Parts: sequence; structure tokens; C-alpha cells
Amino acid sequence: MSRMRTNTPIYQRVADDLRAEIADGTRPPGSQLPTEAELQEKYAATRYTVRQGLAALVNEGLIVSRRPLGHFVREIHPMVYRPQQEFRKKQPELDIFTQLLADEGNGRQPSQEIEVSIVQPTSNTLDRLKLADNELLAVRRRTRYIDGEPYNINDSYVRLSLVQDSEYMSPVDVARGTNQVLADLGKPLVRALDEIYVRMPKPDEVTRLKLGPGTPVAEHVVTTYTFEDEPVQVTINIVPGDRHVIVFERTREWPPAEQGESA
Amino acid sequence: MSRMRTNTPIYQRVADDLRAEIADGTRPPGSQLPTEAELQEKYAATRYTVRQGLAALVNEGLIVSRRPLGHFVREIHPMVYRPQQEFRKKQPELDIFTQLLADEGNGRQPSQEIEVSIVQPTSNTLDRLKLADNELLAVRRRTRYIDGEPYNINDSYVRLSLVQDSEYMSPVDVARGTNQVLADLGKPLVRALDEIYVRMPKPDEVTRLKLGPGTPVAEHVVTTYTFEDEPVQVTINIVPGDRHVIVFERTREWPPAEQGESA
DNA sequence: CAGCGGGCATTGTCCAGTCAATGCGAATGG
DNA sequence: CCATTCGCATTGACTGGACAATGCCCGCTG
Repeated sequence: MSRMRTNTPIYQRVADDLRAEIADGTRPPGSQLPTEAELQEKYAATRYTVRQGLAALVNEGLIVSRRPLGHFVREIHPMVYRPQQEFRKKQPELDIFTQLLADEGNGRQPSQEIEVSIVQPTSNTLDRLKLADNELLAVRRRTRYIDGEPYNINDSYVRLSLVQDSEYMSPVDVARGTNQVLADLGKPLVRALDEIYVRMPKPDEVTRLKLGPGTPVAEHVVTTYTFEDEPVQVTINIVPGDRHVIVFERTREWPPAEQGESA
Repeated sequence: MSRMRTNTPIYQRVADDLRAEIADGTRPPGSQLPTEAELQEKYAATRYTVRQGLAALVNEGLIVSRRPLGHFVREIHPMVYRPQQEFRKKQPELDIFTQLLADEGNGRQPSQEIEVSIVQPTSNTLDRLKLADNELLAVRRRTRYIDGEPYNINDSYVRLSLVQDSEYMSPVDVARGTNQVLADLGKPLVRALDEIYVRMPKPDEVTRLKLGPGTPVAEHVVTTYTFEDEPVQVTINIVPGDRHVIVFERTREWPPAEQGESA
């Protein structure tokens, strides 16, 4: 037969075989994969080669390696992330984040770290808030946890001059909600623009959110506006893909009538 | 002094250094990175090690390797992906997809491949459409291109019994839009539920969309309902993260009870 | 001048090893 | 019986090679 062209590289076959077994349920979430040594034998390859195959799966987010224990099929526990909920009528006692989770009905314990500081605008915030020149911004940085594990990052930017001396600046949970604080300051938020970017995380996000390799994130940027279409607040959420489903609901503007507006 | 613990592995330093240079603009998009040989010299490491560093950046989607040419900083050209637009009033002459692009105002040429087939429901579609037993589904599979490059995948599922013999089944562009076809069949779609999952692509998605390594995708699942909250259609969009921004707009449901309009 | 073909730089795949780090569990000592 | 230590299996980091594949460029040929 001589040199039958085997085309697909060995490490690919390792990855493909394992991926198929994970997909069809042969290897359920949480189960341990063969060790590198076992794979070496099975594929008659060196450790380097089988490691390459495993690395591919790690980068696809399908498996994780726990250092001296082995490789395991990844388990995911997505929670529902519902940007619109923020605009719904709500019990004003509950913080929005807590309320979101309450919807789930499971007993997971949310908590958050809040940190308020003053920063110079970046290009991100600068043109979304249509800032004049180097006006300063107040930023409320929140990292939110469930059962002690970080779940997402939520940084809100507003013009410092607007919220100076207000409750907005206090690094604690604001019971009535920061949106209410802004409304009380004469800037009720009635419109929002959501932008969602899907990408791999930056190194600092990896550490802040304890992300495993192969975990993409959604960068969810919300710009909120007043009646008069004045942008007031930019919120940047970093939402790990392995822990969230983003959910929106929509209704048609016009039930089949042409032109006619019937809200 | 003596043996200062150098802690971070060499390949990490390679990745970190290059990442920083990309971030601060020293290495602009499209520019060529040092060759592996050059990096070997700079870091006094073997090729394996510098390759590990480069591989990390590839998996982050920051760089691409063009086989015998070298590694290059990745260029991205995101287009706006606006799920809601589908529900807006529109010139019925234009296909939705074409219209989306028209908004951009740039001269990129859209095209699409349409394929209609009949399938058994998967768990995905089965419970979203609340199907009775093994009712068959019609699926319109579309792959959409811009300037010949694949941009996203769009598969729509409806009950076969509903659309049999209708225009829905013809694998060509339906001028008035498939939503209109469904409306004409007595199922006007007025509500939609959007779910967005962020993950790494499956191998078949990689090939269908010609995805580079390190490119995550959004799986955007839309379930559309009639007045009576009957689910009619499930659409699964696969949206590559490097080529899209997903955009939503929201208005507050109740402007504190009076003040009717906000456009 | 157009077309072809071969050299070549560069990345892709793979081999055969070494030593380090780490968490678990068994052996050990009080 | 409990706490501590230590062996060990397993993955992580890295060395130093080899040969294959592939676009590009340049020189040759008609």
C-alpha cells in the first residue's frame, strides 16, 4: 500500500474523536478523559502530539484540565441574563440583580462588590455620551458573584457633574436603584441602545472573572437616554459565555396595520 | 538579587509582550509580527516555546497565521446585526438582509444561498415550538455572504403542515418576506423571544463560515409567536463574533404613567 | 513580454526526551 | 485517632532536533 495519505494530522484525530464522544454523550459533563499517557498509546504518538489535540478542545471550551488530576469534560451552569428586566416595573425594594436571580427560583446566593471612582473618559464612553471636552466621569464598578463565584462585571459611567454628591457615588447597594437616583436628578432614562460584541476575554477579564481558557465573553454596552435623546449613562457589562444566556423579548410595533402606530 | 524567581513562563511573556504592542497600537491591524525565528532569538527560547506564545494569541483571536508568510495582527470589519429590524416596517420590495446592509451605506455586496428541507425536530426546536409528537418540520437554511465571504447562518424552522405547498418551501428569495408568507397563512408574528448564547463554534460552523481560530460565535435563537402566544417559528442564527455587533433598542414600557410618546 | 518552474523563507506536524508543579491518598508519627 | 509527611500519578514548561507544506519571488525559457 505504500504511503497511504492519511491527510488529517494525528492531533486533529485525537481532538475529533474526543469531541464526538463528548457530543454523543459517551463522555458526559464532569467525566474524566483518558490521560495523556493513555492517548499516547492509543494513537501511537508522542505526548506532544496528544497534548496538541487536548489543547484544541480546551480552546474550544469543551474540556478543562485540573492540574495533576487529568482532563475533564466541562460542566456549564448558565444563568439567564435579561437586560430588559432593568426597564420593567419592579418591586423597588429589591436590587435589580437580586431580582433577576429570584426569577430563577433556585437557591443560589448572589452578592456583589461595588467600587466607585472618578476617571477620564475613554473613546468608548466619550462618543457614546457625546461629551464635550475632557469632562470627568463617575464610574460605579460592580463585580457580581453567585455562591462566591464571579459571574459578571458591570461598570456604569455618567458625567461626574451630574451625580456629584448624590447617592450614586456611594459604593454600596442603592435600594431604590441607581436609575431612580438619576431620575430624581432630573434625568429619567426612557430609551436604551444595546450593543453586544462577542469576543475572547482580555487578560484582566480572565483574572477578574476567573475564566477558563476557551471561554468567550459578550461585551454588552448599554447607552441610556432621556426623553430628549440625551445620553446619560453608559454601562459596560462583561458577560462570560459559559455562564449566561442573554434574553430579550420583542413585540411588533405595528400589528399588521400600515403606518398606524398603536402602542 | 540572586535567583530572582521569574515566575511567568516564557511563552506567557511572548504572548503578553506582543499583546501589549498590539493593544497600544505599536503593531497595527494587518501588520506582520516577528517570525518565529526572530522571537526565538529575542527570548532565547526554542521554537516550541515561542510557538506556544503565538498560539495563545491566535486563540484569543488577536492574530492570524498565513502559512508560509508569517503571523499578522488580525483585522476586523464588524457589520451591524440588528434582530429587531425584522419587525420594523420596511419597504416590502427589499429582502430583510439586503435592507440591513443598506443601512450601513457602504458598498458591500450581499448574497445568499437558500436551501429548504424537511427534518425531524431536535430538542432545540421541539420544546420551543411546543410540538405535539414527532411532527415534521420545514427548515429554510440560509448562508449569507458579503462580497463572497460568508457572514452568518440563518436556519428557520416551522411546522411542515403549516407551510406545505406555500412559498415558504421554495428555496429562493421571497420578495415579500417569509414573515409575510406566514401572516398570509393566518399566523401573523407579533412577539419574539431572543436568546443569545456565546460560545466557541462547532467544527461544521468553522468550515461553513470559514472561521479563523479564536473566533467565538453568538448563537441567536429567535422564537416568534402569534397574538395568542402560539409559537410558530424558531430561527437559529449563527453570528461570528469577529464580524458583527448585535444591536437592540429598547424603550421603557411605562413612562411613569403619563407622558405618552417617545417615538 | 508572458508563462513556467524552482529556490526559499516561514509555518505546520511530529519525535524523544527532561525537569517542575500539584493535589490526592497512603504511610507515618505522636 | 488525628495530623503531618511524602510518594506518585498527572499535567505544565521547555529543549533540540527533523521533515513536510505552501505561497511568493525571481530567473529562465519560449
